[in-house]
Amino acid sequence: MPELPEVETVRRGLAPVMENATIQELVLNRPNLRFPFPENFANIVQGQKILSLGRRAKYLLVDLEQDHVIIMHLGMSGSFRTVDGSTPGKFHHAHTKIEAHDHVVFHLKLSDGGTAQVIYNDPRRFGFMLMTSRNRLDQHKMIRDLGAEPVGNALDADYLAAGFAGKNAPLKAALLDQRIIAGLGNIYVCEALWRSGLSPKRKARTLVLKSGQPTARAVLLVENVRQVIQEAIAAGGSSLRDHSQTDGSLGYFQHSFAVYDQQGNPCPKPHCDGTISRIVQSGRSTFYCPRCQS
DNA sequence: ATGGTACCCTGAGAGC
DNA sequence: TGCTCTCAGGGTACCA
Repeated sequence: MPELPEVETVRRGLAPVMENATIQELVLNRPNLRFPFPENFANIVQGQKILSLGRRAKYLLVDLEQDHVIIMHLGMSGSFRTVDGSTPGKFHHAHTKIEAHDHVVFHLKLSDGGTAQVIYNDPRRFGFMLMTSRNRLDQHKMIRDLGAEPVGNALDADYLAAGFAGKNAPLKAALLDQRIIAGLGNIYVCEALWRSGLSPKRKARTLVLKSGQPTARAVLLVENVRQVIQEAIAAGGSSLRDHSQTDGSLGYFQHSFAVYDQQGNPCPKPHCDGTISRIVQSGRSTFYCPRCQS
């Protein structure tokens, strides 16, 4: 389900359950997702306390007390749900109902004495779980090349100009490149470009002056990337195809889509009489208004 | 190095 | 009903 706002929403849903809980048992219902699970995965994490649940780009980071970090990615169809176990003082046997594509179950002992299960479900299995040590996290293959967080101090127009300089790739592809800005995906790239009035087909280098300075368009694009991500996080992300958050509730940013999945609809920009169209770039759908995006 | 394509996998929905 | 086709919020391997 996940671009950055959806992953951040998952993190916020899971954190109150997972943080300070102890992993009593880790159940793996198959040997791999996209990649094989780490060697001795269950043995290593069982008995460890979770210090915090973090996020970098679209990755969830489970910080364990013995310096291990579990690196989790949801791919296209990964989701988590939590199931309450016994509450303190009660002897209630939690009957966890395992459903199709439930690949990983964290059995947790909570800080308040209760129990809970956190279940990872992923029909397409493009997601993965890897592990490293805390002091090597920044050097990890999946983390080391990630660019700036869209909502963070490192991202500004100068940074974007440096990343886009000389790039012949279209803006759509450049914004999806996780080495420049990390965490954007197909939805929010389309939305940010529409908000900026920029064509997804425009070459990335056209937002950079010969001097290397950002153009006014670059300044605008950075601002819109920041805003659309902030708004989406505030809305609890986008819920497509009935995907729900960890507590079963739905994010609602999908109701704010101006262009994503809106082909054939009128452009919502005031005084624009264009029609949203769908094209394919890098093998993926791009939605934009050919009238007001150039 | 850079940019484009094929591919990993399952399920939902459209059209016949 | 059931078949076939396309498409899906991601990233990587491989090609020119």
